[in-house]
Amino acid sequence: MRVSRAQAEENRENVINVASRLFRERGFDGIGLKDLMAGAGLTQGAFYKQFASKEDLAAQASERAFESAFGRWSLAAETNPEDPLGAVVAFYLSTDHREERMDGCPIVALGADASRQSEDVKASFESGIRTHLEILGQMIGETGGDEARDKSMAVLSTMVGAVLLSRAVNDKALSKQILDAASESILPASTRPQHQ
Amino acid sequence: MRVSRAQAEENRENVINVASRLFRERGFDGIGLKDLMAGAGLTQGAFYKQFASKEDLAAQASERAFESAFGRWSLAAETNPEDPLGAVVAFYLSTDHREERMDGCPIVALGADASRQSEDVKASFESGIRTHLEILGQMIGETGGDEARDKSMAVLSTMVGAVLLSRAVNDKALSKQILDAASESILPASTRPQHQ
DNA sequence: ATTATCTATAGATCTATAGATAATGC
DNA sequence: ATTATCTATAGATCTATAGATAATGC
Repeated sequence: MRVSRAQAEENRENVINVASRLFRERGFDGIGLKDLMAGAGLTQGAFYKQFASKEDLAAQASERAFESAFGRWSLAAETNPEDPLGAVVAFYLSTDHREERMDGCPIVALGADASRQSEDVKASFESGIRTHLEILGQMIGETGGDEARDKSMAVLSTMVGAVLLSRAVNDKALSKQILDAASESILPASTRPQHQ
Repeated sequence: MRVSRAQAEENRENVINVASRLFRERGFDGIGLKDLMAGAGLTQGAFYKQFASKEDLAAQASERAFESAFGRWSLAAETNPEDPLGAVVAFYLSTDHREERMDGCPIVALGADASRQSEDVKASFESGIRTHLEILGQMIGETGGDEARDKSMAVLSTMVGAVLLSRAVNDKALSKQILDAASESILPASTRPQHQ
């Protein structure tokens, strides 16, 4: 039954990866330890050798979700090196991103849940949000000072809010209008190719 | 044990009011029927004479939460009839609103939860969001056409996202910066008295 | 000898239902 | 007679722990 130390570490990483996806899909309270462990091919009994509590996993899975999000932002930015901000915003405010809750932005999926969790979980979110703001700040450039930082905060707020709203309505047309209106407000159409 | 029809209706309304607050505070999955009914001074057994399921209550409680939110927007708008948008945004992006999850905006508190619930719950959210957009559209005015609607969507996105972000971090200074940056982006300082 | 994972279980909680009770409404 | 609420309970699930097992690592 026992596995090698390397295998155990791999299992642990796998649990965190699975949890980062399933938590986003169902919420922290929407999935139990049994199903989380099963998702990694293990049983519930193995959980507490690897994590102190469900909250502990929630904090680590949140961190992992942010790492995954940064990777996707980088990929999106690379698709248009001349306008990385435009590329990231176009990806983030797409219907594709709206649909893929499991691999989508952790702030939208779990931000409200995180605000109800321990300081540890919020620390993961704070760190992830700060990094988001830094990445946006670099893309926005401008004077590079407080102004760029303020603008990053406003842009991230608009992005997160738009996807949250777009997921909370049944009407797909309304949902898309919200995404497009947010996109338009961040990147006025004159500066980039018209889509839709 | 039986109460009058009028009393039963009052009890029912009370359960919806309590649920609209407790769901916002703890999330749809964060509180059980026993505690919800206890909050209204009843026992769990009375629940299913009044509601078809927990989801049914979630849909009705969401509707009620939106009604309450509109009332607060009206109150805020009345504090400054010359600049109702400014008054509503100042209230919405205040640290007071950030702290009062239980009576705060249902989109921030439950939007992500709603996206995982039944069509009924999302219908409540869609209706509430549409009304929010109409109220904002009237305050923004402008041409009154598509432009005002697009702007309303962008403004609501920014408001919702900023409060969500402000609640997900531990650092109060960062939290306030986000609220202020969003406020600044919606209402450039030149047009209204400087706060802070 | 140590330990990662397993099965099993404790004890609490969850949603939903059943049947009893007591007051209303006809 | 009807019915709003109560107590009680079914059956499932939740987090967390205990002890067994079997393979690793010394």
